[in-house]
Amino acid sequence: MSLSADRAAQGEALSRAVWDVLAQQGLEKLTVRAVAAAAGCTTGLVMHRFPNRRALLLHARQLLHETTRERVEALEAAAPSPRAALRAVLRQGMATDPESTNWSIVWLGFLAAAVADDELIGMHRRNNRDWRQRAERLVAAAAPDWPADRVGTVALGLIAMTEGVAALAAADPAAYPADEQERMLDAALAAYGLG
Amino acid sequence: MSLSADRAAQGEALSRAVWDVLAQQGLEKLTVRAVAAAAGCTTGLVMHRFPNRRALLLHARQLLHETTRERVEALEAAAPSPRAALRAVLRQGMATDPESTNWSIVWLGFLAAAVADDELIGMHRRNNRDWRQRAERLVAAAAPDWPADRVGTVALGLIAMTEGVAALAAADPAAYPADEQERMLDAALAAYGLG
DNA sequence: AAAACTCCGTAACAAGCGTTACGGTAACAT
DNA sequence: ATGTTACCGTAACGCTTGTTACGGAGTTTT
Repeated sequence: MSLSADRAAQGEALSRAVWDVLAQQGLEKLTVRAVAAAAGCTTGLVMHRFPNRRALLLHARQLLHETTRERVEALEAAAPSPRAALRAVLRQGMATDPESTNWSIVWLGFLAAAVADDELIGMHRRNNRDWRQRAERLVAAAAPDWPADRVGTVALGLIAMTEGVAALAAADPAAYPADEQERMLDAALAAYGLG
Repeated sequence: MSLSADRAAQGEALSRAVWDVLAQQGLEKLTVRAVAAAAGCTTGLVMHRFPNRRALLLHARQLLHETTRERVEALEAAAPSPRAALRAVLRQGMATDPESTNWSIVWLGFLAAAVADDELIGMHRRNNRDWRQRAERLVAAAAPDWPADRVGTVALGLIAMTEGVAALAAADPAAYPADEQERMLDAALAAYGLG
């Protein structure tokens, strides 16, 4: 069992190396050798842990989803009110510091890689539909008297906005500082009547 | 002169081939040979037209910017009112049909490629700052009595939202049909007081 | 203690990449 | 008609890629 636990830990370390390469060198340089170098091992270990490069990418993609989901659920559980939960969850989806900016770049890299990979795009769609449902649930809790279509429309506007500003800020952090993103979010919540 | 015109036309055709490959095969398969095949020529022509692969990508990226700018300016000029202009310009940035969905995928591909390329990311930033300024100008015209910070915050929310929904819809067109995107846009404009 | 087994680094392989060099063809000039 | 030049397809080069095969070191089993 310590064997399989170590195996799983190595898989996680390699997935983190995938994220690092994706964030710092981009999708085009995301090679098995670059991942091995970032993980501090050789390509031999990588290929003994995963049957091929695609399996490594799929694992890293799945782990990215699970990691963000845990973080989001912790934020949601710790929030004092439905509206605070909504704001906290939306806020973490933006790129407001170097770490979350890295997450956005990695997310964009996987999205670009998914264009040519059916399995990757399938994972992306499943994860994103979960994400959207969560947003709708949070909006519904924050505005209990809204009809369903209003909830859906506003939730879509909010997740699109945060996803979009994360992409914008990831590509140009200097032009989109954290406080501007937060003002944008608060202004939108206030405009929708969720402030 | 017909010589240089033909040369420019070939450059455009090759850039369009770059867009096609990027939209249909993704960034990882964006090779010189794939572009040549999509353009119906050989790699020899490509390399005689551009000094190297990067120059081809940079040209395609620049042409993408100019093309969208012309389309946006035509929409803006044809709009009957500032608010109609704002809505029309924002609307074209979403992915509401196969063509605009393709544009979004191509845009995402270039963004992912820019992570590792200083010149590409420089172009992206310049173009995106132009885009943001246009949005601020349109918002200011649609709400003449707003203070500057309100204009900036709302314009940021709007471009982030359209950019984000374009990415979401590009990756999962079935989940984000055109009418949902339009309702989202109209609800946001109404919430901001720009309906 | 020897044998068997697991694990992983090393080195090689074929395939595909960007790029270069060559050669022929067509248009123009003389 | 002949020489010249521009153009581009063909074929090759060196390099990097994903993947495979081998071999040795450490651990467990008998």
